[in-house]
Amino acid sequence: MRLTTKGRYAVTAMLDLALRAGAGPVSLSDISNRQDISLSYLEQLFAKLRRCELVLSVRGPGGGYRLSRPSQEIYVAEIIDAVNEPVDATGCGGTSDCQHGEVCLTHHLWLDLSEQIHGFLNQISLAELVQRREVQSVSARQEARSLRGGDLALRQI
Amino acid sequence: MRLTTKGRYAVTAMLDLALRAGAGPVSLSDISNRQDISLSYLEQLFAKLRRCELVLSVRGPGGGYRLSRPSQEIYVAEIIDAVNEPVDATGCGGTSDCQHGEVCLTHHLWLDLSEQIHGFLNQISLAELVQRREVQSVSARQEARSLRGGDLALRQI
DNA sequence: CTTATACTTGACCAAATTACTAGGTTATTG
DNA sequence: CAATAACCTAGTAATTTGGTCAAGTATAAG
Repeated sequence: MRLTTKGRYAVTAMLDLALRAGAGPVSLSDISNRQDISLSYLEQLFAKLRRCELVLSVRGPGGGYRLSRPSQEIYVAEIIDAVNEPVDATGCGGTSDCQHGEVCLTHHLWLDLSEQIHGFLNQISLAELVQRREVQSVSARQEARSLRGGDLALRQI
Repeated sequence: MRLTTKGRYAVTAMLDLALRAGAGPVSLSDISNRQDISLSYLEQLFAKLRRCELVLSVRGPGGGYRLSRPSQEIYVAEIIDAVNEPVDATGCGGTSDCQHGEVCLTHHLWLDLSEQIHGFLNQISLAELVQRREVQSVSARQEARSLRGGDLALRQI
């Protein structure tokens, strides 16, 4: 389990998609503009997301991408796994020989932890994230608007 | 919150330390041998761990490092934060201007998630990890030993 | 006091990864 | 057919990772 900027970009893009689910396919250039991620980088990421069947593509004008499943059924861990190639965290990947026995101990302790993180992220769906935050941001916006009104409120989202 | 090999090395080294807590300071060269991490890389990591007061150093012959606190009070998130410089995940770090309001939305959704991961890792102490896994490995070793006995059992840890 | 040990610091570097660019091809809509 | 946007393939700049080297400083054994 790795957690890098690459995964962050992927999750961010998928969240952008989830926010617009049901309103037709979303083009990568739209996501690029909204999320400040280069178009070609998005293309790379979405090639992997498509290979892992997390998104469906629609070609031609008006085309783009949409989630392959309802956002309730897409979990953060899947997205991160899709864009990051798996790493052998142990160093002695089962086959190789660890003489002392002790050599592998902390490696496996780490592996344990890694599995826990994965399990944790595998319980958080896109829908959950969007709902949780949208409620917050909307209510915050409404509150800010009621206090002073105007454009300043938008800045705080 | 980032989760890279760097953080993994740090956690692995700290676990090595936790496993030997109470038996005097542990030298970096010992950790280097056991965990297959280069000595100089460990030096870099432990410089940061010391600055964050996660470890104490003992100089001179027979010197080394020890945990600054009991392993029950050292949390995984602290270790990872210590070696990874903080990243500005938002891109528009509060001060900068995000015109549409929408630009920042998914960034903040990510930030939410990032905080959750952090909170999760901030509840797992070194002691907890060691105990949990040691119970497993010891029982596994005993079981394997009782089945066939010998060195093979060690391979499986 | 001398010396071996071990941490400290900083400069430096190779390899890997990340993020991006360029230049296409293919499918679809109008 | 023209425009659009997915799709594909290279190449490449920037950054991070993981590591080396060298010149220190502090400590403790003898």
